[in-house]
Amino acid sequence: MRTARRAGETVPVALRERFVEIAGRILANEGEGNLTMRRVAAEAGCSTMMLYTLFGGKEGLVSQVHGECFRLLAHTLTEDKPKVDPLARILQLGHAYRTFALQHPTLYLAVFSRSAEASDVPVGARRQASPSFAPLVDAVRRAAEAGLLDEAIPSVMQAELLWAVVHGYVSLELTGYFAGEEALAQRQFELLLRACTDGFRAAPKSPRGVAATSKRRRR
Amino acid sequence: MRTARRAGETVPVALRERFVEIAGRILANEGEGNLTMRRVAAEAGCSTMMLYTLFGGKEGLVSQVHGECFRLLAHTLTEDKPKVDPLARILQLGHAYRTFALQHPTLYLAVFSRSAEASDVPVGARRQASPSFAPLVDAVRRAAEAGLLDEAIPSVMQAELLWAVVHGYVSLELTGYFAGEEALAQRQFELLLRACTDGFRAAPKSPRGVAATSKRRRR
DNA sequence: ACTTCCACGATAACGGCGTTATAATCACGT
DNA sequence: ACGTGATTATAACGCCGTTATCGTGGAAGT
Repeated sequence: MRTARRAGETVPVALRERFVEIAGRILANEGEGNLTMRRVAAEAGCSTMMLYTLFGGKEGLVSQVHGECFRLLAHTLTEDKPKVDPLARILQLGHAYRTFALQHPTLYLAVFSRSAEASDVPVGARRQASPSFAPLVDAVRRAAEAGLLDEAIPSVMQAELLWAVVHGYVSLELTGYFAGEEALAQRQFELLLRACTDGFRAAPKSPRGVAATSKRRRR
Repeated sequence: MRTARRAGETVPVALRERFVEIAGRILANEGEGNLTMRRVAAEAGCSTMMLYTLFGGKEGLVSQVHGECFRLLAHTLTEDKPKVDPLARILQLGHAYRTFALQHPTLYLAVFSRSAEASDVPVGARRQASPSFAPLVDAVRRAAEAGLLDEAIPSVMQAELLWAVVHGYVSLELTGYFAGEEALAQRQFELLLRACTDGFRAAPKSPRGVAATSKRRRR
C-alpha cells in the first residue's frame, strides 16, 4: 500500500466516500447478505482495520450507506420541476418515488426495512426534517389551501399517510407480489394514488363512532 | 439421546413442530439475528444434524416459520365474527391486521420483508389462494355489489390495494416512525382506512387526463 | 437367536463472518 | 539521527451455516 497521505485530512474523507460507495454498490447489486467488511476492505485495497477506525463497525458503515440512499432519494424527488397543480405534483412525487424504488430495489428494501432506531437520525425529527419528505408536505399543504384536500387534517399527517400508502405498494411490488405484470402494477399504482387523494378530499373530521359506518352516505 | 421412535413416523412430525415452534419463538422475541441453527438444536435437545435432515438448511426452517405465521394471521383474521355491513367488515379486517402486526412486530417484519421468491408458495397463486387474503376479497366484493365501492375495479385488485395500504402503514409504525405516539398512530390508521374506502367509492374509470384534477368536486 | 448390515444421528471439522488483540512500520519532533 | 507514538497490516478469537466422518442401534436374513 502506497497511499501515504499528505495533508493528513483530505485523504481519509476520500477514503470514507470510497468505502461508502463500494458498500452501497454491493448492497444494491447483491443484497445485504453479500456485504461483508472483509470484502469492502479488499475491494478498496485496504485492510479491514481501516473500516473499524473509520466507522466503528459494520453498523456504522451500513448506516452511512443508508444516509447516502436517503440523499439520493431526496435528490431524485426534487430534480423534477414541480407542477403548479398541487394534486398533479403529488402524483408526480408518487411516481418519482416508485421509479426510484424500482431502479434500486435491493437498496430500497434494505434501507426501509431496517428498524428506525438503527439509524442515527432521531425518530421524531425525521418526519419534518427529511429533505426527501419536505416536497410532499409542501404539495399537500398547497393542495389543502386550494381546497383540493381536507384542510382539517394536518398537512404533515396527510403527507405521512400518503407516504405510507406509496411505501406499502412499492414494498409489495419489490418483494415480487406483482411479478411479471409490470403494466398492471403501473396502472394499479396510478389507481391507488388517485383513490387516496380522492379519499382525502372530504375525509371525516373526527373518528368518533368507529363502528358507525352507515352515517350519511350520500349518493 | 433416548427418544427411540416407536411408530417410525409420528415422532418426527412432532419434532418438526417442536423445531418450528422454537424457531418461531426466537424469531418473534429476539429477531432474525439471534436465530441460529445451533441454538434451535440445543434448545430442542437434539444435534444440529437433525435440523438439516428435516429442513435441508436454515432457509427451509425459516420458511416453515413463515408458513406458520401466515396461518396464524389467517386464523386471527377469521376469528372475529364478520360484520354484515361490508364497509364495516373491511375496517374490522384492517384493525385486526394491524393488531396482529403490533402483537408480533419482529415476526411480522421478518416475514413480510422477505422477498416473495424466497417462499415456497408460487407468487401468482398467493393472492387469491391465501386464506389470510380471502376474507378481504370477500368483503370488498360484497361492498362493490352493494354499491359501496367501485364495481368497475376488480375486487381482487381493490383488496390488494387496501392490503398494500395497511401493510405500508403498519410497516412504518413497526419500524418506529410513530414511536411513542400510540394514540395518534391509532387515529391516523383509522383515518387512512376511511380515506381509502372513500376514495374507492367513485374512482375514475380510466387514468386519462392525469393532470385534470378539478373535475367535479361535490361539496 | 445370532449375525450382518446399513441408515441415522452425534461429533467434529471447514470455511467465512464480525470483531479484536498484537505486532510491524512509518512520519515526525527533538 | 534517533527514539516515539500513532497507524496499519497480520493474526487470532468466537461464532455462524454447513458438511464429512464415524460409532451405534434396530431391522433383516439364516
